[in-house]
Amino acid sequence: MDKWTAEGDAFGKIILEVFRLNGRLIDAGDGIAAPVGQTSARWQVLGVVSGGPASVAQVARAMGLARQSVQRTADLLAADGLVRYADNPHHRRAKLVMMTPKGQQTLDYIGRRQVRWANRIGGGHDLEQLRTAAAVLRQLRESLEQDEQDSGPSASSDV
Amino acid sequence: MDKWTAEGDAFGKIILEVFRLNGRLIDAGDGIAAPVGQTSARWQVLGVVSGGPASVAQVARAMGLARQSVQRTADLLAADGLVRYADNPHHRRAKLVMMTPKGQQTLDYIGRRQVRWANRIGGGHDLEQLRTAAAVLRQLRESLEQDEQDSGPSASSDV
DNA sequence: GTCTTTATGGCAGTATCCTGTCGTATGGAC
DNA sequence: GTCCATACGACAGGATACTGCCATAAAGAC
Repeated sequence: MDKWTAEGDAFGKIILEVFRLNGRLIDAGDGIAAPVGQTSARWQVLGVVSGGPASVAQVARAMGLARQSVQRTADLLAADGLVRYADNPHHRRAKLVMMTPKGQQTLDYIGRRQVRWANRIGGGHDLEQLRTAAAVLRQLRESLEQDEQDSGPSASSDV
Repeated sequence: MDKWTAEGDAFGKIILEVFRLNGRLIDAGDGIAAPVGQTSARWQVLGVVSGGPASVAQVARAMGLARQSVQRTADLLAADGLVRYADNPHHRRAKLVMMTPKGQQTLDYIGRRQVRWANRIGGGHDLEQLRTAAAVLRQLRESLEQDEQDSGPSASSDV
């Protein structure tokens, strides 16, 4: 029959909103990071690295992106002196991306603006519903990652 | 103080998941549309146009994207014969993007795969929670769009 | 009618992310 | 030790999105 189930339909509505919301969040992040010459993409890399030195590949996995995307951003951040590459005692080629004092100051500035912004936006919504939404999104992502593995190399879900 | 409120913190968690989920949804959409040579971006344009002829600018607004992004995709779809540009009786320059039979067939095929996929993924989750999440995402997007307008041309939310 | 504002598309350039391919480093099997 | 699978970075190229700027069409003010 190929008809929509209630759950499938609700999921479809979430998909549309995720696409739209993703765009607006990037816009907002760009605005928050702009006064110190940063963007959403650079900010996100800084945020991961602020949790401790990590290789480019590790940062990429944490963000759910491809290595090359993060590599390019990290190189730009290094060129601006916000991060630096340090030798990795466990891997000769995979250098560690580390925050510099300048990078930490930049992230601190952005973080202060982010708190005020997130509190302002989040404040207009119901706490329990926000938490439910966060949990649902995480579960959906896990379902997608699992589904991708299942129908991976030898997919058989054709029409 | 600049401390996180509970709502702001929950919103922050949603942001991270929206970024990750957005990537996984594009991946999944590419997989669904790939057998007929399409991508998530082209599929989304086809979906809007299937609701009736529309100008490029109208499609862009419906998708929450910039005009140029949609223009490029629409040109590619037209080159492949999935849509065509028709004269707009109400506007000489703004031609209408219309589905072709080929485009409709392609969208139908993708739609059948989408239904099965969305039902499969959505089926593993609670209906009420899915609906709550969809509603929260929509409300958050509206808050962001409103906030953007408020602090628009003459923003004054600096540090 | 004329003027101004707004909307639209065209063109050019940029940012972000992806894939594919390669050479090299690491770590475990043997 | 040697071999092989895996992981990582480098390089090249492409897809998707954005912005800025311009010319023209449409719509409303007058």
